[in-house]
Amino acid sequence: MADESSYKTKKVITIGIVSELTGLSVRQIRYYEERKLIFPDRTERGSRKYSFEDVERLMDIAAKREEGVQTHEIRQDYLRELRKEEYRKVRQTMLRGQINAQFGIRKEK
Amino acid sequence: MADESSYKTKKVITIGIVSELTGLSVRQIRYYEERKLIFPDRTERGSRKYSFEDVERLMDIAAKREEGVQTHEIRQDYLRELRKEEYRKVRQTMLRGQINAQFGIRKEK
DNA sequence: CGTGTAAGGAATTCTGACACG
DNA sequence: CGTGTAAGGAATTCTGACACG
Repeated sequence: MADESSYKTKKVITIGIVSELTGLSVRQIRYYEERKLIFPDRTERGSRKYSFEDVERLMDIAAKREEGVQTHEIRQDYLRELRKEEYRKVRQTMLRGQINAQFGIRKEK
Repeated sequence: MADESSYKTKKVITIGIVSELTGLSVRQIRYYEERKLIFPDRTERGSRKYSFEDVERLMDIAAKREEGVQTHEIRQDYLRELRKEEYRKVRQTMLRGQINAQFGIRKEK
């Protein structure tokens, strides 16, 4: 479990390359950050750094924008998704707890 | 089989960030390219772009350099590894062919 | 051989702002 | 609201070269 698993989430891509990758203008990418749709890291001197995951999210945003969805709605939908995801996880964890209670607890590796 | 699988090999990281990631100086990274140890892509206007795989390779190179191994030897060893890998693949392919010949050919999905 | 550095230029990135709508 | 653009400055990157060793 080194950094092998984090190619997708490690923030190492500069905004210019993200622009090429997504087809969005640098201005647009910065604006979506201002609207809290995307959260890049920063280098020591303040340049933005994105992950592949961010790039995918931006492509998602671009698709929704083309459908005319406003940034405000995109953010709302995103937050709902996150909450749903969170709920799913909690439910799974609780379910697992019940199973353990019924059939005895086995350590998970 | 979209670009999902290529986070590791897609060349999107600029030399400055590679420098931070590897601890090597920009000068060293460029030099290793000159010595044919590493092969970055270029942006339209000529800036180098590296993949996570390249970053790992550079960390490997750095380790060998610290042991005093010369760039020339590192390249030689690398070529040998590639050849060995190539041989392994060919051998596997041939073995599979024999099995198919004996037990009938099943399509692989 | 491997790496640092100064040199000059080109391209990048940053922020805050004005423009249009 | 979403995006373009000009502005000014700072940091990045590039190449070829000299230095040291």
